[in-house]
This record gives sequence, structure tokens and C-alpha cells, in this order.
Amino acid sequence: MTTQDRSTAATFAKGMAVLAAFDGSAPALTLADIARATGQDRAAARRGALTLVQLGFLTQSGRAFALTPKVLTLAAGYLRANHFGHRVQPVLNRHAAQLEAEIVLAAREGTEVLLLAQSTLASGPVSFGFTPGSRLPLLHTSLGRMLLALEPDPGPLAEAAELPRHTERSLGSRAEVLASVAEARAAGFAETDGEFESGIVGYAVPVSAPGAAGLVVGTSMPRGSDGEAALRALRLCAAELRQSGVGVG
Amino acid sequence: MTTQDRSTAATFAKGMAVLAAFDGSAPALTLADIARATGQDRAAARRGALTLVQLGFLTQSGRAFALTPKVLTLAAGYLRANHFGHRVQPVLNRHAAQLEAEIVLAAREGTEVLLLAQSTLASGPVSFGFTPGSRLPLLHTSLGRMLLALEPDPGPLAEAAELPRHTERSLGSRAEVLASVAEARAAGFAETDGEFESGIVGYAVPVSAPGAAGLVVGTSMPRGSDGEAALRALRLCAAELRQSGVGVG
DNA sequence: ATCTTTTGTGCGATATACGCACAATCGTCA
DNA sequence: TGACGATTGTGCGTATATCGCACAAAAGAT
Repeated sequence: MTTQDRSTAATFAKGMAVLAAFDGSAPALTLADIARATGQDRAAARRGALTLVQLGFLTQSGRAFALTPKVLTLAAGYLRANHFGHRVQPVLNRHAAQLEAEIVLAAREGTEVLLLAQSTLASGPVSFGFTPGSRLPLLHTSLGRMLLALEPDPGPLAEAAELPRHTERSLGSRAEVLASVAEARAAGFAETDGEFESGIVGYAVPVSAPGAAGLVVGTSMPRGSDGEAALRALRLCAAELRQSGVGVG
Repeated sequence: MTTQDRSTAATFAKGMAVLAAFDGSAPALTLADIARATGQDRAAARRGALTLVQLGFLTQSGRAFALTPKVLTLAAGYLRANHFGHRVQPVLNRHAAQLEAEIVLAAREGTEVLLLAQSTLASGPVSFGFTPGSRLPLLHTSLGRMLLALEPDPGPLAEAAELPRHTERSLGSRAEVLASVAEARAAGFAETDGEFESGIVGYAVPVSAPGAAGLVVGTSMPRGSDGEAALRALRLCAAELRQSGVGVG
């Protein structure tokens, strides 16, 4: 018999699992989908979904439930509290325009890379169609390598993260990945060549000061592009973000 | 004695109120702040906040609680399900670059304008520092006027929305606002001059086809700028968004 | 038309969550 | 540094909110 934790609300946690089930991999979910995704009894999943409809976060059409734009307001709380509109986005935009390539700001969330912000361009060489909140793999991206390099002990994370083969150049073992992470730590930047997408080189540098929450900026470009220019731009971008207080709060 | 609604989960709803209390107006909230903002008993607010910490959406430092970037993943579900990264952002970026002014995509949420996406520039004449999920006033912005124009019956909404005086040019009565809304409906575009920010003219045009969920695109520029060019760009942008299926799902 | 899957709904049981009270801690101010 | 006010942690009795099940109905697929 498990001891009941009376300092949290289990029903709220179950409801959040329902909300999290809407990860965008399908345009809509049915009650049966939600119950399967969350492992909850169908009636409990239904109560969660109907609560979200009542609050305006989900809309129901026949059997299908879909997120409404109102969920964006939950994210806006973070973006606003951390001055993303005033301090982060303009810096990313300026450096991306100068580099003529998309620049993203990312953090680690569990065993994945989480995109916090990016400056996308009208026409750039590479665009993955990601948005704030998108998750990327931790082991085969330059962002992930740099984030792991910022961890005091990346071993358990590397062990827990998935190791799929995105391309034929994807490193195939966790030991190889950790060696690459150690190189990034020593060099102060991470570089991956075609491990996540064929023909695309990724660069990432740290934003956060040592000891602070791990934040990195990165960019991607076709193999053969000017890597030195990319690193220069990323370092300037990172320095400017540090100066404006990002990640210190 | 109130009849208990057994098809929803009141504890989940209370928890969501705790999450929504983190609207970004302060970098962090205390338990007392949360209880005040939500009107809940302090112990209930505490259980909600600790549940969010347990799930990774809040972090606690001393007495202060703050959102973590993980809340972005909740928004990403909507953005991904609606193909914002692939179909919306590139269109906004292209037209914003051409117009050399920021373009935003917005919907109505309750009695406010809700920003869904925007293309921000490295250097543009106007930038408010908004992000996806930001809320704007309904009555004194061109976005809000256009959204009201798309409603079958805007009267009750205009009645319920706040009517603050942002500038000395802000329309002072709901009747004046509704007259302006009727003009926008007839003209097919909304224009506001310095009602929300002094010296700034706002333009907005509808994206959604009649009958679909109200979506508009808009831009802002200093008074004296080329309004015709702005409207041309917004119309092209809206047409391209319609073509790519935005707001139809 | 049939079959399978999904959903709506009622309900008895009980576990969860409620709110209160008390003590401890923290922050502010003089 | 001490006093005071505000905030927080915690235990707990109570009740109600939620649980999950079962049955019937509806919807979708073939």
C-alpha cells in the first residue's frame, strides 16, 4: 500500500498528462487516444479532456479533441517573465540576419533538447520548421552535444537518451558521443556533421555562465559553408545574450 | 447545495488556475501570491504549485516559484499540430521581409487579442516585444477591430472588453468602436491611428474564410508610412496563409 | 447489415483533497 | 538586534470529489 503524498494533487497531475498528450503529432485526439497515451482509465481521461474544453484549452468536434491557441498563453508566461520579446528575440534576429542563417536558443529538458526561441529568416539555407517548445534529440545534434558538455556529469544522461540512427553518419555508440561531448567541452563549441540531417553541419556554443542553467545557441548550414563565420556569430550572439541577463534570473 | 458536475475534474481546474497565474507579469510568484491570484485556500494553492514542480513545469527557489521552459512544450503541441513551423512562419517571414515591417497572426481569445505567431525583423520601425501567446487589447488595436468585424455579433464582446485610454487618440466609447468595426467589415481591413501607441498606425486584414475561426494578420508602422503597401502585403500574406490551410483544420 | 471500437452515463465506494489550526520561518523595519 | 507582520510547513479530521466499473448507445469500418 503506497503512502499517499498529501502535498501534491494527483488529479491535477493526471489532468496535466492529458494536456501533455496533445504533443502535436496528430492534429486531433479521440478520448480513446488520450486514454491510451496517458494509461488512464477512459472515464478519468474523459474528465480531464472535458475540463480542458471547459477552460478553453481544448475544442471538441465530434469525437475529436484539439488544442486551441489558448495554450500559447501558458508559454507566454515564461517568455514574458524572461523578457524573450524584448531581450532575446531581437538579439537572435540581429545575429541571424548578419549570418544569413537561422539561430536558435535551446535548453535541456530531460533527455532531449528543448527549443526556447529562434530567429527564422525569410529565405535561409536551412529550416527544420521547428517552433518554441520543439524537442530535438540530445545525442546527435550540436545543441545537444553542447548542452551535455555543460553538465557536470553527462554520463547518465547519455545513457538514458535515445540513440537512433538519423543518418549513416550518426555516431553509433554512447562512448563516441561522450568523446565528442568532451571535445566540445574542451573546445568551447560543438560541431556535428550530418548526424541529424544529411549534408547539414550544426554548430552550438554555450550562453550560460558556469553554474547557471544550461543554455546554448546554435545554427545549421550545408556542409561546405563558412563554419568560422558561424562560430563567430554564435559567440557574439551568446555574449550579447549573457549581457542582457538571459539565464541568470 | 450546488449540484456536483461529475463530468469534469475540479481539482484539475484549480491546478490549471495556478499554472495560469504565472502570466509573466512578475519573474516569480510566492505561494501567497498564487493564493491571492487564484482566490484559492493557501493549502490548495500550495498543492497545485508543488504538483507543477514535481512535473517539471515550475522550479522553486526559496519562497519563489517560476515557470520552467518546459511550459513551451504545451504550446508546441498546438504549433506543431497546426504546422506553424512549416506553413505559417515561412509565409510571415517572407512577407515581413518584403514589407520591411513585422507581421503578426492573431485570434480572439475571450475579450482579448491573442498573438499566435509573428515574424520579427532584425531591424524594423516598430517592435512591441510580444511573443506567441501575448495578449493585446480587443477594442483599440487594428487586430482587435478586424477580429470583432469577423464576429457575427460583436456587440456583447465590445460590451465585455475593457475600454482603457491607452493614448489621447483612443476611441472613448464602445459605440465609436463598434462603428469603426462596421467600417472594417465593409472595407475588408481595419486601421487604427495611434489608439494603442502614440504615433503608430496599425493595419489588419482577415485570414480566415467566412465561417471559419477568426484569424487576422496585421502590422504596425509609424504614422506617415506607406499604408497602401502595408495593406497590399497583408492581403498577399493572408491569401497565402489561406492557401496553405491555416485555420481550416 | 454486421462487427468493432468508442463514447455517454450512472453510481457505489473510497481515496483524494479540502480547509483549518498551530507552530515555525522569513522578511521588513526601526 | 529585536519586534512585528507576512508567509510557509505540516498534520489531520472530514467530506466530497473522483475513482473505475458496467451497461447501453452511438459511431465508424468493412
